[in-house]
Amino acid sequence: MLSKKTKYGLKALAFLANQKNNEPVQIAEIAKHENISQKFLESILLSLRKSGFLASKKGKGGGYYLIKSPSEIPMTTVMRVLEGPIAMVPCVSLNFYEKCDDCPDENACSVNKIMLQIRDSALEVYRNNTLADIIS
Amino acid sequence: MLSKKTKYGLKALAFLANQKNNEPVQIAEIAKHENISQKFLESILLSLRKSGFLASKKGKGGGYYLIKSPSEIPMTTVMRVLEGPIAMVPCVSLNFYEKCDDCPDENACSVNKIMLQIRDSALEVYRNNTLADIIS
DNA sequence: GCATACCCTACTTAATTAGTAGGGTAATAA
DNA sequence: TTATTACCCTACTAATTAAGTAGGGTATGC
Repeated sequence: MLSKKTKYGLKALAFLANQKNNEPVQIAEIAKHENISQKFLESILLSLRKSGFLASKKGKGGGYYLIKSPSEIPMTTVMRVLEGPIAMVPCVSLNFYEKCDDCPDENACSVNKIMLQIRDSALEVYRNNTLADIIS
Repeated sequence: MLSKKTKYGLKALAFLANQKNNEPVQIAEIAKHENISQKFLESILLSLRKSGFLASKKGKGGGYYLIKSPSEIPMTTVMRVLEGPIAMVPCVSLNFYEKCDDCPDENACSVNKIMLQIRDSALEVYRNNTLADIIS
């Protein structure tokens, strides 16, 4: 299951991408428009800012805004930041690889075999999509 | 993340598929060979039996065995039984569809748009694989 | 200098996962 | 028939994660 964090993060990014002239939008406005708990969204936006997708402006008239063009924001990166590994098991993860402690031989492992295909198919989708591709 | 339940279930199915003459295998033997907690595996095998993949034989010389040929066991079905929905959000699920309560219009939803692609790509992989394809 | 709006830490609640414990019951071989 | 094997079932629990709350701190700009 996709976490709410990822879901809300994607919606917020899409909402920001749809702004005219990329003007700062207040957390409260995004939260209201997308039906998200404001405080929860706050923490999500914070982590997106730290990951370099967006920046914030304090004080009156402030808010969050994208610092890249939507077409330069690949879904692969967004998903890794919000959701974590794309692979469903650590032993097939490219960026978060870990050996299974219960599995003596990855090459003989049936779970490994199918999950490798699943990872590749998901990666292909994410690589073919940027933020620009998923906004309405 | 793939749950341990699914991981162990897949491993057990693969182990059974590798048996000569499809002879019954005791829970204890599978558990030992695949490094799984025996009691936990017991509950997993039970649910696989109820789903019609395998049957059991009681008494001495008993155990679990497949009741279909591995090539007739599609990964799509196995995954749905063990892991549940293949889709990452209910609003793009074929078998477990549910409307998002926070989302007024699915067609305009960016999360829906990308997750639909992810579901389709995963489905294609699962549909192209049976248990026979993932055993070593 | 004050209101605005982001920033940050810590805590809490609920749900799910992964397992444990312990006994019950059916089938088989001797 | 009887002992043994091995599956069957319910209930409980510990650990983890997700999702959200609370409450104040701090920088900015008018």
